[in-house]
Amino acid sequence: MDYNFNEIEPKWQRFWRDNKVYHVENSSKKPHYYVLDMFPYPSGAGLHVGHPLGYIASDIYARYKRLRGFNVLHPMGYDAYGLPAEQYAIQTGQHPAKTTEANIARYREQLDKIGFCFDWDREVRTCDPKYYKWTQWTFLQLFNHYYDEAQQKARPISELVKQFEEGDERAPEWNSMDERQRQELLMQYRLAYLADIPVNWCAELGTVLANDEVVNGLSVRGGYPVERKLMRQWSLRITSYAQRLVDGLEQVDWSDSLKEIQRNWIGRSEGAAVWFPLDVKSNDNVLPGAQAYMPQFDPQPVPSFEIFTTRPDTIFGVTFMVLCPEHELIDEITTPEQKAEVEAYVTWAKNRSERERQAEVKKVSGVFTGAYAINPLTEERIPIWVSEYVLAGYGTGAIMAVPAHDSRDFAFARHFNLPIRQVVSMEKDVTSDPAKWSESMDAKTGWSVNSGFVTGMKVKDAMKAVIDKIEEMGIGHRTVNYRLRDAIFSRQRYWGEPFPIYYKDGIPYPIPEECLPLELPQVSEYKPTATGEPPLGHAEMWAWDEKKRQIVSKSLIDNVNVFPLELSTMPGFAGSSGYYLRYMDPHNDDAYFSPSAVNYWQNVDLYVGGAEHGTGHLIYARFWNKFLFDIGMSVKDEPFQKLVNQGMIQGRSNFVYRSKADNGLFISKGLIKNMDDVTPIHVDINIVNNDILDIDKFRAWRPEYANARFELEDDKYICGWEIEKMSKSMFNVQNPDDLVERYGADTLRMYEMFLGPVEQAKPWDTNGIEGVFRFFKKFWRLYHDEQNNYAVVDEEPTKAELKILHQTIKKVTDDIERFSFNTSVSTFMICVNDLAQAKCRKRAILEPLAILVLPFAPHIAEELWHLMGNESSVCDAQWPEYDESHLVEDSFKYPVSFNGKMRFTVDLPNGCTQDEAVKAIKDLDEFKKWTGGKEPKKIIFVPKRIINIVC
RNA sequence: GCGGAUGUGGCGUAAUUGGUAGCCGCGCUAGACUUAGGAUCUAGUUCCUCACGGAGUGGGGGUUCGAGUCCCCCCAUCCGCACCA
Repeated sequence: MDYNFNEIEPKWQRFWRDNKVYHVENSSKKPHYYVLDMFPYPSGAGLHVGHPLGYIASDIYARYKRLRGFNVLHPMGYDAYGLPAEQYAIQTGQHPAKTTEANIARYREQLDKIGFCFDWDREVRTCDPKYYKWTQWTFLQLFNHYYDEAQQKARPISELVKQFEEGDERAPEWNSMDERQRQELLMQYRLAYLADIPVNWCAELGTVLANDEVVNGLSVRGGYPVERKLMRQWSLRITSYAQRLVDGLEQVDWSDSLKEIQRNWIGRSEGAAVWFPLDVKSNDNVLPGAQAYMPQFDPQPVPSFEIFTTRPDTIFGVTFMVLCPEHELIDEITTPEQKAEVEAYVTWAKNRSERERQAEVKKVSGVFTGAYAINPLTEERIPIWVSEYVLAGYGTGAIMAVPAHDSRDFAFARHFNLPIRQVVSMEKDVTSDPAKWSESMDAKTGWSVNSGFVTGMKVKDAMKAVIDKIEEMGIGHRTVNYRLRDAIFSRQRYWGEPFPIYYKDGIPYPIPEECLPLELPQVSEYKPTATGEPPLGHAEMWAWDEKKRQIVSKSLIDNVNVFPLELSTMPGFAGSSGYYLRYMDPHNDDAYFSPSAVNYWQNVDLYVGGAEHGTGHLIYARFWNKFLFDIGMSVKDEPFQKLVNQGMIQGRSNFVYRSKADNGLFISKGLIKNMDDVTPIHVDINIVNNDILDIDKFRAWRPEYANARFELEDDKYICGWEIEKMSKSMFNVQNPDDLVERYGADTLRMYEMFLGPVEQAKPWDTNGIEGVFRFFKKFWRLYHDEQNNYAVVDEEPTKAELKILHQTIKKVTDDIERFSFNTSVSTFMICVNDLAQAKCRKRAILEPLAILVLPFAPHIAEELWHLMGNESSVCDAQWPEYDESHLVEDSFKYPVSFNGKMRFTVDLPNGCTQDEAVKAIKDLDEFKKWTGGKEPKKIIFVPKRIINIVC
């Protein structure tokens, strides 16, 4: 073989490693550039071809930037804590650290084979105590800070304490509080805080499950019952940053769809909070002694409740109110006559799982409390209902229902025969009878009608007018609501970061910073304890000696000097939220990262990864970074300047078709008359080539197919195919190692890019890889003669050859800049085809070309670079400059179209005017043919573009 | 239901500003070289038509000298969110 990738690739991988070619310093005269891949979890299954897609794209960009003279940071590491390793530990007793170590080794081996330019000296692992020391440290900072709403930034909790001591109105009794009261109050401000949060508790598994781990009220694993239960959990007050998380999206260079996903997730909605007074007269048996409510609406003396609405302008159309089943007011206001019915409903609704409530969206349910509220603007009595369509966790858990202009209110009103009153019309002053409507009018446009002082106003103006009015009346205010929830930060798991927290009398206290890291203890079992404690409950050495400042045996707990430590661990996103900052200074034992490192690198310039992190990781990491920014650690408010989402790689499954009539017979795809006569069976894609089944391998694949018989077409068995998720069970998983072995890493890299735009989801299909491999063989032959001897010569290149080169430089440069790697691969193919045609072996052409190819195919580039006599790595070469003078032509081949349809082309000199062009083509036979000899109506001449004749 | 994205040959795709639709590759067809081909090279390959020519970028309409590209309506597929007031 002439192009011997098997020899070339390991050789240069060794060279790069031995010469530390990819080592990066934290200082340089060069401009800096930070390229980052999303943190991989090292799963036991290893890499499949979908994983490296993004790594290859970012590797190309990183190498390109380096060639353009940048000092490029391109690190890699492992998000090493996670459930699969723990699950495996529970099953086998093997320590998750061991499993993780083995998986990382396998990942590393696979990554190395593909020839990435990672600086492995900077590798981090979230499960390494030297790393998670800083995860714990950040947690303590969160614990010790609160969010100052006025300044819109985090500030030390000690400053808040000082304000309280000086008689802040938020805590007038501070100075007379005891320690417990003070800590409980502070807990309401800390950015990392403990709170009772409803979770999916599975008693059988002794653990809390995520929503997607619960189906129909049962755990996915094991099928055990799951209940909603309040549990004391650590949470991060990410909601304080909601506004900044929305605003920050304006500054970053991400796709619109990803920004939209984040905006939806944060779910900002503007509206008004309004206090509705209860009609206490009608409820005086429930609320004895209540005072008159009119005309003064001060919410304090008059019993009232708060609602949130995004449509304050429709307040004149309120015909009922709805409380969520969890609302605390229900017990107080329900009339004796309604009591039984309401209690039954509330019990029923509370016991319904999230699933059920979601599945039956269309069903309307609810119950009247018997109580009334007063519309503060119209002074009407409005019935108060309870329904599960109002959610406890959003707004205030209570709404004013405007059935004419909200589809859910509308459905509810129709179901319970409640009045519907139109207060907005599409056309000014044109109303219709809502009784005849089939649906509500939800649009936020139009004019207010039947609405007192706002009648005749546009919706937008009416909103403002109503809010102004209620503010003036002192019964409400303009406000903003977010869908975003605080992030639950406790996990009842073993394989995660321990919290540096111990408990004195049930009050959490931080371990001193100097004592970090608090290392994960050994446990006898990875399961929860018999009493339902998290796995750390099994740890013997798991108590804190406050005096000695060290971990001691649990048996020494006396709650005087020795206290119990927190038993939960942190979730996966703890370690992966700030890892990009740690890469800047990964071995620093005195700080998360040094100011000089972060001042040099600033933030990530390019972040590449899957869109599946759109709501999880990317929100948490932005929050984490903003907090670190507030406390003066990170220097940019946003962590990831530009972000490219790689598309998912789907699997392409192959099928054989077994006859239903004859169990041993397999019918080739094209011969099947009726699909009902056959059973499609997944077949391993590794024994199929271009959809043709390797019959011998198929017989050997499974014992039951040893004697399989086939109905062939053209002596071949043609398989069917389908695009599905890449998964083991569908036998469509493509492992990069197999391809590297067969075609080499350069071909794999180039082929993954050739598949299509990086951002687009696409099926994996090896049918085209041969073409890319052929390209490399052709490319190799440019530098070698027929006997495979190096044959580059030092002759002057021709004009034509220079044109080919500079066209390629221009196109490839542009393509890389806009992440259009698939088109650069085509460009290389065209270039090599053209140069082969021209039999060009000239150094002046081939040397720059090797540099151009380097980002895509580093091994062959390095080999050719050295063959051409260079000593240092091609990675340190300079990107060729595009020279336009080589592309200038004397003439342009004009397409000539008639009525927009292209008919022929004509070569005209540069600078040709319309008159000259017309003169030149008028006498051509082709011209006469298409005009039919008649005078054209109009001629459009666009220089260097087109000539269009209208006739 | 709401939001986002995508629809181009048998397949993956290209066409960067409204200006020659189908580049490049796979596959396929024919040929050359060869003991052989899963090697290499040459030619062809959107569809209909012997051809002249016609049609053609999910469908329908529009703007324009000219539309894959811009505007309106519809359809399909994928992704995200979803009783969010």
